[in-house]
Amino acid sequence: MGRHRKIKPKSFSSPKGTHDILPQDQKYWERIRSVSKNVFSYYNFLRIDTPHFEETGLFVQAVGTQTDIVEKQMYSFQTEGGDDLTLRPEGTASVVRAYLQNGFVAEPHPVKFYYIGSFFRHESPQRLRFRELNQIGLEIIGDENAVVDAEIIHVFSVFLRELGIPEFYFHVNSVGCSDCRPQYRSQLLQYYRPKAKGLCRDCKRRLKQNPLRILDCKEEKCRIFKKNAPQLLDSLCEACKKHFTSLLEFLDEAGIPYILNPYLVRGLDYYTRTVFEIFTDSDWAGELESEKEKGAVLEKVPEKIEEAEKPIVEGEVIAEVKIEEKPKALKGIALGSGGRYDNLISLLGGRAEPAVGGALGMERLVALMKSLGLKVPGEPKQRVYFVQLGDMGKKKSFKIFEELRKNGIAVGESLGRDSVKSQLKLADKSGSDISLILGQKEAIDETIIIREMSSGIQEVIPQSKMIEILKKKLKK
RNA sequence: GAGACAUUGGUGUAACGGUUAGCACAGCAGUUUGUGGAACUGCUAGCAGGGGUUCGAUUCCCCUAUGUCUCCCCA
Repeated sequence: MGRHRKIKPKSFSSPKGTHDILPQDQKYWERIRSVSKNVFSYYNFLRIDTPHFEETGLFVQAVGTQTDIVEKQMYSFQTEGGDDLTLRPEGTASVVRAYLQNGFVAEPHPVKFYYIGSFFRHESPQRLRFRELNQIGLEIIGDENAVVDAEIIHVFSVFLRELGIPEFYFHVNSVGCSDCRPQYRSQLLQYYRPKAKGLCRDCKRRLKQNPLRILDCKEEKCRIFKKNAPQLLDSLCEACKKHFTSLLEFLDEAGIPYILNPYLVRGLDYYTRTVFEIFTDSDWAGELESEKEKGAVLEKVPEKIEEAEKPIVEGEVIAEVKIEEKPKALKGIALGSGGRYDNLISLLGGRAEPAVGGALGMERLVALMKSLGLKVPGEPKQRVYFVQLGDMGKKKSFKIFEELRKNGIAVGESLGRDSVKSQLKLADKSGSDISLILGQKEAIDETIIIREMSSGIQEVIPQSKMIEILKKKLKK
């Protein structure tokens, strides 16, 4: 008995706010990618991938210095050469940068992009809030017409339905443009300043920094004032009002259910006019119930969206999905958001061009799909298992694999094992219908044993006939 | 950045100021040597990390880390 104590090396776990996407979840991610690719490219969005880091200045200039993202959520670092870089916290700035840098200005407009990738924000993690998050986004650059705002919303809506999400709600609002928003801001300040004492602590701070956010406050004492507060929509300039009305008309016409939420404001500075968010739940934070009564909200009650019928691709097997998370936990969660950013392109050194875009959070989509118990196509089920025995068996196995692979027959194996017993056990566990057994004797005779797992019946067949017989048996 | 709660083998859990820290599942091996699904047996593996209080801490206290929930903000 040694008295040496094992020295345990430090063990690691993924950094705070990051997570692994495990093999059993890959099918959901794969599904999201393939559906998005289908839908987005059908609507002529072009896939673009931008670097995971950019010059820090890009985000500062685009997102705005006053925003939380820039103030405290960016992963910034300096290279040895002295460049200031930042892991991208969002997608739009990069896409616009790429648009300007690569001469898309000369392409027929509008230019439409989509992207899928991970983004980084240094925030305190909670459920479905990560420091590295995956988003899937759309951008349309170079069109001012509200129809493209509606297009973004429509395409997201098609995508979500295609994914099989039965219920989701678009909240829409307009935050005006650089002409009318400052006016509204000062109106709001005028209204709230005398009431500052009655506001909660956070709102007193908001009054100075971001008065629009006061409307978002859930504190009862702040909500009382909201009733008589000036409405953003009332103070829109004619052009913005017209633009917004136009958007709503397009949405109506397209039959896209939406909720006009006059208190929806967005965190990023670059948004103008249209802003929207997508929720899984209609009465988000209970916000709209009271508003409906006073008639401030025009609500479109979404028709029950039929669960999209998924055409099953031939040969694909729909994997069973266990419901692992409780659906109730996903109430009122934001799946995505977006808006118009008419000033951003000139802000980043291009000529003034209108644009609109939006993004969906993939982690949230996956969680939602799981909570709904949606079935997604998984890997084709393994139906054949290869059991080898002895040196001869092992040596001949690659040749057999290749023959099977060329004929499109997926096969399971555990080449490292010696005992037939444990290999058959694994064959059983993998749910294979048929086992192929190759031992010393068979290797010499150029035969192989084919065993039906359910009955246990097996026969010795010549290897030359293996494929033919296998195919026949697999048809059953 | 602020607050609340949590953390026991790979997973799910039990117990307790003094125990060989229990159980189940999974994993591995075996139950006569070339045959699975059952059963049985054995093995592997844990008190998140660091301080303190104590004769003694997995248990009590503090700090840290991570997770969950509020706030903030956001996908």
